[in-house]
Amino acid sequence: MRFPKLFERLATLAPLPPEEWAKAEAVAKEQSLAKRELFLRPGDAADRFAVVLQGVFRAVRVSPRGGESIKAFRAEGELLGAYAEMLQRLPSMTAIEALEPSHVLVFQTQDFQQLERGHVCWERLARRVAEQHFVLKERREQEFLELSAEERLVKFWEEHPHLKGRISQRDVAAYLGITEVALSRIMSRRRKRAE
Amino acid sequence: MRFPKLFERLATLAPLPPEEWAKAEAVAKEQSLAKRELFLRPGDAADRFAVVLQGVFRAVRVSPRGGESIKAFRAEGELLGAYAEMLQRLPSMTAIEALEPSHVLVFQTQDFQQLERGHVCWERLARRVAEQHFVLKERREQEFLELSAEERLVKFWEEHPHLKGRISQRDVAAYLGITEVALSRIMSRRRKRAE
DNA sequence: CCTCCGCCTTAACCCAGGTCAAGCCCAGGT
DNA sequence: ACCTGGGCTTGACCTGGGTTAAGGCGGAGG
Repeated sequence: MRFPKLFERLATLAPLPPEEWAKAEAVAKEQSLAKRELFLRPGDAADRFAVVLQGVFRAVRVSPRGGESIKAFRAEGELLGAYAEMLQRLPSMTAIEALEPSHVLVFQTQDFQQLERGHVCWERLARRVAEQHFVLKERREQEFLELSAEERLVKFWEEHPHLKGRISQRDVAAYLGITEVALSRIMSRRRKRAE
Repeated sequence: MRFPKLFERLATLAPLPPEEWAKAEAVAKEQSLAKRELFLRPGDAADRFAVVLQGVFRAVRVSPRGGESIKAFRAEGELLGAYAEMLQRLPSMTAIEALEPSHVLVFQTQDFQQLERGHVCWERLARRVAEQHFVLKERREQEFLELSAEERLVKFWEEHPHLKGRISQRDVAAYLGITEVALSRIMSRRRKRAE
């Protein structure tokens, strides 16, 4: 077994027989990415996903009007991919970019579907993953509905302390739905308030 | 079969043997709700969900600070329940309220889990449901990140024309994340612009 | 060593939306 | 016919965040 830690993490989501995991490892390919390199670019078919072994990524949505907003950051142990587009069989509208030299474990969705046909555990795992992603998005929805930019900032760092120092202010702002300038102002306001 | 239309809708999501559906119908209970009556109140255990047969509901989250925001409206054929809380086994933080005299088909999650043990089709269906809910929430996230309140309003009516006349302005505003007052202003601005 | 560039901050100005408060319209109840 | 209350609008005023533009600073390449 090449990735025992990953196996353990997945096994906590749904019962996963080691021999099924072995099959998964057999079809997965490792890939290294340089800083700024894209794992997925907008327009690509959303036919693969990955687990981050090392590094940090940002999922950027480039809107028709040219604005960039950030859907998520992904670090070690997390899933990488244009999930929504995959589910809808649409080309990716998301760019997924390494913010550091990174290392990932790539799966073709096709291969994964093959695994699903072989054992129910994969179906169950996919369900858990979908459910967890849903819970996260709903939490984010709440934050937009109820919180100011400043409150969202505080929550962001509470929930993602491991990203400290690894992502730019500009990107944090794009994640919160505000501009770099506004974020800077908010931070200086807080600094002053704390004397 | 008491609800052939519902069966057909579900069968489009995942293959669903009629005999399995029959079992589901057997454990489901119909419930009628008056206008303003709650299907679920905050603090309740999130141990049941329902399909709307007739009527419209709103899922309201009452924030600690007393503000009300609306997570979703649900009309005929849609699912009703504190989904995120159910998945996390938390008490409901959501009130689900009938906006009209309504009629729903209620399932206990416990009964549903029993069905899951009996046949894989339910697992697959649950996965599809989770995935669809995810896609919807992600769409909403995009809207908060990229669109102004006015643009969100336009999209809202494009996507939910069947709610026209059935929900109050105040509720639309609470769904968009703005106040009743701001919504009214936006509408009068648009009226003028259209001369 | 200097320059350039990317990243962050600051300032000036503007506008969308929040807040508070008054007022309107209409449906229901007496 | 009268009140009452809920839902919607409007106005005055305030504030958070957008926009633009001007630096500051630190690291990479000449």
